[in-house]
Amino acid sequence: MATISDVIESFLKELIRQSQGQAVEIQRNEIAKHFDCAPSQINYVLTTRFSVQHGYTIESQRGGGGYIKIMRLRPERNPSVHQILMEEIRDNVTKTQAVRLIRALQEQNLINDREARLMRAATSDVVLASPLNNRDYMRSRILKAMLSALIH
Amino acid sequence: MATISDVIESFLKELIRQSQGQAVEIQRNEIAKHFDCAPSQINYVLTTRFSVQHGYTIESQRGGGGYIKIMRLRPERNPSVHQILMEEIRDNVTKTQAVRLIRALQEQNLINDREARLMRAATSDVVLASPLNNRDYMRSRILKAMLSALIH
DNA sequence: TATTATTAAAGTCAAAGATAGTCAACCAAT
DNA sequence: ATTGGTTGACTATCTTTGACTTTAATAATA
Repeated sequence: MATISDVIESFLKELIRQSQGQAVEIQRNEIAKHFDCAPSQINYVLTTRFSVQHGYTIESQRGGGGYIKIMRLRPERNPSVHQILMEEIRDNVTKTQAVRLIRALQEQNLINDREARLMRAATSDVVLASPLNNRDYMRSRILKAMLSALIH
Repeated sequence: MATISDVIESFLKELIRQSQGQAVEIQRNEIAKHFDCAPSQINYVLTTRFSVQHGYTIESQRGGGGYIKIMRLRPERNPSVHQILMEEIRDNVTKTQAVRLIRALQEQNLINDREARLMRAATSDVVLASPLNNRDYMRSRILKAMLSALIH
């Protein structure tokens, strides 16, 4: 039996298909109203059926003019990167593993030097060793680290 | 979803572009009337989208004959913009602020499209909203996000 | 002329409005 | 008993509005 989540999933995929494929932007409350369900149900559908593992990424914004944008990954844009993304990166990657992976990406010419710097910066221990669990604080440190990487 | 603030932002940027580039002078009340919004809305747009870290400076005068002058900074003539950017990034940067900053960097040709994607990915809410305070876990999510950014 | 009042701007800040996110409790079907 | 789905209370974030303040130019007055 199709649950409401299944129905919403199909609906969203149909939307993406109709929009020639790669992305669609929705209002969470509208969709929820349309299917007469709780708004948070949309989040459930997104996390269980539109994750990176499923081949999608999500982008959203709160507040007035808020939205949720669902984008399909395009493996054909870079099959090697896609394969690495899907098969090689587990849920726990140590700093050493990250450094090796980034170097490998570079050696296969999948990323250039600047991009490698950005990645090392964003995943460095310095950045991630946060005493507070504060998103904005971490984000600013990540941004600073990435800009530093491009300047020095 | 384009908010009225977004529309005003585009309008002002278009004005600057048309004026061959570097500066434009407006009347706050006129713009507000034109877009049928509160005058203070203009200030909101200016502070959220035309600050120094976005590559602009503002100059204004109150009273009779008052005005607001928006000037574009020129990074190529002023290398210390890098310095300004580093100093302007506070310890708390929201996602929206990060997105706008990254776009400004791009508009000033300090980073290219791929680099902007990497930065947005590494600083996205999805990545940083970690319930666990686990470095390796976060790092893998950041890496995945960055790779996704290169293929979507 | 010097001073004061009036008018015409722009600035500030906090409250209200509009979205989306999180999380834990509850429910249903294996 | 476990897994997956549903709901709603609470939270976070961004935008819009308006009352009040500040400043500058001009007009009126001493």
